[in-house]
Amino acid sequence: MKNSLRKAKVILHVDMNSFFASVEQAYDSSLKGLPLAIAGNPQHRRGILVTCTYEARAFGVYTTMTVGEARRLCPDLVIIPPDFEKYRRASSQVFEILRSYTELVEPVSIDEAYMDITSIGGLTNAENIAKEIQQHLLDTLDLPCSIGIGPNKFLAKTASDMKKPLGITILRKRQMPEILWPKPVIHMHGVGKSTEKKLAELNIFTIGNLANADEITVKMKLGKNGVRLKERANGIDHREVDPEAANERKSVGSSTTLPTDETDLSACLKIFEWLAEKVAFRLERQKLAGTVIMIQIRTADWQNITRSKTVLNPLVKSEHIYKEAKSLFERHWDGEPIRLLGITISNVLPTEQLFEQLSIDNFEVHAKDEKIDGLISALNKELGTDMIKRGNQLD
DNA sequence: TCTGGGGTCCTAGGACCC
DNA sequence: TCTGGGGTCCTAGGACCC
Repeated sequence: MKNSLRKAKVILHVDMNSFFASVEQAYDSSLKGLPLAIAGNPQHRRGILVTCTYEARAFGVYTTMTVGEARRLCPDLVIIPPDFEKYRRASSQVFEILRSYTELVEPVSIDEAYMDITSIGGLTNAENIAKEIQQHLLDTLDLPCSIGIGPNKFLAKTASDMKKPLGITILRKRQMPEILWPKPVIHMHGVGKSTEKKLAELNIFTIGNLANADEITVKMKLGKNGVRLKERANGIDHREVDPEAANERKSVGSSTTLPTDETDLSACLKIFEWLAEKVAFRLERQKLAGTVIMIQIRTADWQNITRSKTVLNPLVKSEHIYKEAKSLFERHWDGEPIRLLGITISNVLPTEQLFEQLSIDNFEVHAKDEKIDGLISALNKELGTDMIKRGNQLD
């Protein structure tokens, strides 16, 4: 009852087409029309394609394919290493244009955003607005996108996937049975290989099967995710477009696949030193600090092991991050050959906010580590006060 | 097809407190 | 000595997405 009273929303999902490759083509028009792929470390034996143009896809090339395989299928494939700085700049220009239509823009990734345009016009007018946005991005940034239109995020997102590149698609709730229900359940966003398998055990193979499945059964098999997926299959999705969502970053991490599988401790520690610097650099740039450190070890046989620790004082500096990573690694590595190493800092907060909390609480820092003294004086300097002092050693 | 690197959210058990 | 229930935090792992 409440739902039928609620005014129908109009949500857009804007999805940039092969974004990284398109940005490169916008910068260098000689790349236009070519089979082009972006691949990290093309010389690296373990390189994969991050994205590729539709010209490349015509050869059977696709994203996540190895560089070697792609070259075999398409000998003329042009491969460029990624330039994330460039893509981030292009991305903020895209979002800026989207925000010129409404403040209700929620970036979901570097090349995707939801927009709530309910206040600008109804579902029929939405198509014109979408066309205008698409043309605007093409004219000013030379970047193509597909736009999905629907009464909620799920339908808008599903719609934007239906026509690429440069598509505009409306998906109404009442079209679910006809358009989505016949499709295999793996086509749904939120359903991967593992969920597909579990659903198959319940004799659920199509989105329609899921939409009409018994809720209790699905919940027992998949938990609340199952309930949510069933709702989505029925075209129900109450998530709001939240412009702030992207500002609330939860973690910052860095990982790397090693050129060859590694069994040497000091070589691994060198990698951790480098990762710690990378993470510290990015934390600093984003003015964040966090109290949970996690290391990831991927063994040669593709086993993923994570070990984490919660620390008292928020981590920002590379020496501190390295020290914690090192001790976690030394404590937990059993000598298995290693394929990948990573460090992630989570539970992060803006450093500004940390200072506020500290000054409000007249905070006493409890610590056993002498290095903390330096951090404390740095904080006091920042605050221009003497408020933060060392507490007693763990009372 | 031998598989990158950046994330988010969820689950589940154990510790600890009331 | 055995009996509870609820809440929160920590840790590890899994699934999924771009």
